[in-house]
Amino acid sequence: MDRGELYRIQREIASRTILEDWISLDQIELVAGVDQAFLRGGDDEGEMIISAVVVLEYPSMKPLDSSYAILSVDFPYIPGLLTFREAPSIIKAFSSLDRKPDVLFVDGCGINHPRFAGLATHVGVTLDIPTVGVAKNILCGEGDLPVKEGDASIITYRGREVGYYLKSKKGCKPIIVAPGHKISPESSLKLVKSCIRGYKLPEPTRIAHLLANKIKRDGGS
DNA sequence: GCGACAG
DNA sequence: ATCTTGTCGC
Repeated sequence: MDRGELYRIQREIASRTILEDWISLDQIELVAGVDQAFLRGGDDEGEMIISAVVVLEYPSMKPLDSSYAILSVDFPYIPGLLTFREAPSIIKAFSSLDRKPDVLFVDGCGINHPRFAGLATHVGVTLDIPTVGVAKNILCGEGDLPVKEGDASIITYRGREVGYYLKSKKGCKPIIVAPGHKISPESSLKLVKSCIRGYKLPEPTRIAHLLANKIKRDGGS
């Protein structure tokens, strides 16, 4: 598959994206987060990708379930094409969950993407579930940087409002929040803000990150 | 052409 | 993302 074919797939995903709330915030009971870690490949084996998913009770943020998947990496990291590298393991890990969440937080872009189809959007459309993208760095788009903790500012790209910068914690660089699928930009921001518990990253993402690294330390298993 | 560039 | 100890700042 050449670059053009992959772009075509992303535009197809973007055309199927729904930016409306599939569930009102006050009806949410379970939220989940997924994050990746990598295992260095041996001399003859390629690297492996670990996707760890954690389901939390909302809004208590109490962990209720988790799962993970490990696959061999078959695609390089290319800005804008991250989905072809990480989506497979995320989908596999999510599918093996016992309890399905109302919304899934994915590390990376949502519609704040060159072709409006970041990892969170791609995963959301593929699994047909609400997703939110939470990134630590911006890929594209522009917006003012919020200065006060709790403040957020809109990020625009090609004339469209694609997400927000959120000053989630004082002393920390703002994180980027964007809708992935089946959720509005406003609700994405409100939901992420309501999942912050004293750290830079919202609990679903933070806990998933910890789990992914734990699995990695234990050599994957 | 040059620089930027999720994880 | 990953390789890595100490260290500066709130």
